[in-house]
Amino acid sequence: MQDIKKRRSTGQITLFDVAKHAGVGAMTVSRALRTPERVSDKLRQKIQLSVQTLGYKPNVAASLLASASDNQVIAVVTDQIYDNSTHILLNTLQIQLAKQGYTTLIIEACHYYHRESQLLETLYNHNLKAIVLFYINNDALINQVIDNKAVPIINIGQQIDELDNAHIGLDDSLAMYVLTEHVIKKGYRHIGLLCANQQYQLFQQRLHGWHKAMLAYHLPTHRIINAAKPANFTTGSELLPDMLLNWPELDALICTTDELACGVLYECQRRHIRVPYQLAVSGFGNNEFSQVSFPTLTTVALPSKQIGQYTAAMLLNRLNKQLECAKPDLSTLVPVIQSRASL
Amino acid sequence: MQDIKKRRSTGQITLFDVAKHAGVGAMTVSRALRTPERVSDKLRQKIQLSVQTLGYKPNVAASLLASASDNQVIAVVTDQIYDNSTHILLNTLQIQLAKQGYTTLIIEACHYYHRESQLLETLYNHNLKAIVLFYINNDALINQVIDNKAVPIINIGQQIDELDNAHIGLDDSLAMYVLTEHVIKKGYRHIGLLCANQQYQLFQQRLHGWHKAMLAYHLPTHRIINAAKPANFTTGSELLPDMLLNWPELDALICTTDELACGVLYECQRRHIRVPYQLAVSGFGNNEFSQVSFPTLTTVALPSKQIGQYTAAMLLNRLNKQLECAKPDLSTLVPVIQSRASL
DNA sequence: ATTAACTTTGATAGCGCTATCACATTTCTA
DNA sequence: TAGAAATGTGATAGCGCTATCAAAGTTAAT
Repeated sequence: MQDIKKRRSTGQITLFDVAKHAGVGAMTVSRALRTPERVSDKLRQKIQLSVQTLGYKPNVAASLLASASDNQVIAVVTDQIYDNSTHILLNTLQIQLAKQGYTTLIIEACHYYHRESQLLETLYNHNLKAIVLFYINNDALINQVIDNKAVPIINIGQQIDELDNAHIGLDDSLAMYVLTEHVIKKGYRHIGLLCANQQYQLFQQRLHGWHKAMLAYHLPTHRIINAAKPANFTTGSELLPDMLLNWPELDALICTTDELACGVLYECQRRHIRVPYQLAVSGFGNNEFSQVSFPTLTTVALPSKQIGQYTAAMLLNRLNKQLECAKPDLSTLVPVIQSRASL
Repeated sequence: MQDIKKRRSTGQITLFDVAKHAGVGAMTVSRALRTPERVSDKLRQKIQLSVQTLGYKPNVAASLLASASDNQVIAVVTDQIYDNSTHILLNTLQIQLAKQGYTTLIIEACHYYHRESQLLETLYNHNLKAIVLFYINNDALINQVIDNKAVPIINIGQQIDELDNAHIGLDDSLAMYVLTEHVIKKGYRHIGLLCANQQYQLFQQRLHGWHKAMLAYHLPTHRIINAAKPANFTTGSELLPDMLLNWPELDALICTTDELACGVLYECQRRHIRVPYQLAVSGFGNNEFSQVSFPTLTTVALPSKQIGQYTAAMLLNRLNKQLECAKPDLSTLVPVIQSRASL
């Protein structure tokens, strides 16, 4: 057994302590913890017991330094967790990556006004293995990420020229187009759009989808309120009067989120507007409450789960070239309309 | 200058490379980066130039290992970022901590269903300096955090016995007691309780607060449904019929979350039950939608904004061991009832 | 000029762990 | 049965950085 040299003694319980306690070499302890199958059952059990007894906690800094191996951390940076489908997407992504041993840090950049660079610096310093940009439109942040050539990037949402080969475009525009077409085919002609959080590209896309569909069917595209307010229930309630005032002929109202739509539904009740007879309403996102609201809410959603899986596959593919990743069938990534009572 | 020994060469640009390039010792480079004031202007500038030229990035693992110093990372783990005020609150906390050189990772545990332990393991492995539990009611997660004695904890939200000395906020039981008392004083006598997610201690406490108040006023405490379902809109809608069937005399219904309560409101509309005349309803949490629902929802909430403001001070206090920190004025930390149309 | 005090710099020796290889042990092949 | 192959184990030597202290340089005071 190797001699245990004099040590600065930080008070920490080290591998050597465990090795001494178990009467084995330090290397064997290291193996017992990292690659148990390469250690005999007898020693492994003895070592496990010593680890338990001494309460040994590995020092990851030392491990990283010695093995020069990367950390198994992937960061997802997003502007904000907007809605239900986003939540599902990220959750799916996280679960898929976890299956391969990665830990995903989902970080909302909006909590870090003007400090995103510090945040990224910290993440980079911890050797994160990849970074996923999710609907990020903060140029400073994007540039910083691009400048760091060492870390693979996946960009979801808006197109960024430098990241063209690592781009996943979630077609919210298409989903909204399909929904609007659905509304039109139901016979509605005076269709308005209620959009909040207009600064976010995600919502700009939804707006654009509505616009495109209305143009395609030669319907007027001016019945639109595009507010900088948060896309929540309150805003939906607050903005409905403006819509009705400006366009009394409105027979259908499409909202860019389910929250807005449910806020509208509440306001309709207060004003004794019968939905869908006097005004049809639809949302976007298929949130949990949309199936029990009164009336229940017609909504559309992208197949977030599949997109999450697709993203995970793409990411794992880039990280681990030899790993066989089943590529999801892109043709299944189509928006799904939930047709309910409100429309 | 020391001799540069043979190195395994991981391809990384090291301090030694910078030192050689700048014609100084490695230690001087280390100082120039970590404690610039201890290096002469001339050398510091020369070193800075070399760092730029070579694109040197420090290896945090090595730094941590050598200095045995902690990382300057604080994690805030929250169940969900509910609304704008919570968002501002966390952002403020983050900025306060950043002023002291800490980087705050705000992490929503809801993205990590059943994988919170892996998440925390990763965080611990990076020697995070402290952990803030923000309205966490996941017992497994809480226990894991408590088990790790090494990392200071601040617990915001529900009372956890083991974290008594690091707790900010109020007993949810008290808030529910106050709310129930409010309902009783309004004249209601047949008051039921609707609780979901019964496995969470948070909801047990709310249930207990109702129970205590009912006993105190000599009212029957059997009108209660305590389900293991999620505390969402759908569950509220689904459970209302059971309540009405079992206790037709019910004149008020307290729900342990606003989501449940709004689900109940939806079901009342479907059944043409007039709120609050036939049945009064109240929630818990003062969620965003409660102020615009139809009817608007009476609810109770803890003063999360103040709680958040105190957190930064308390946390810095614990980390810096400065005892003269301004102690939070506990008298302001009382539950606030939002009295609205539903009751 | 000389001593004392302070400032600046660098060689050394690890921090706790793992890659590597040598050696010991067991199992398999001919 | 000898020899080859596979398996298990441990001593050594760093990973890239910083604590430490000694040495050199600088300034202040006698």
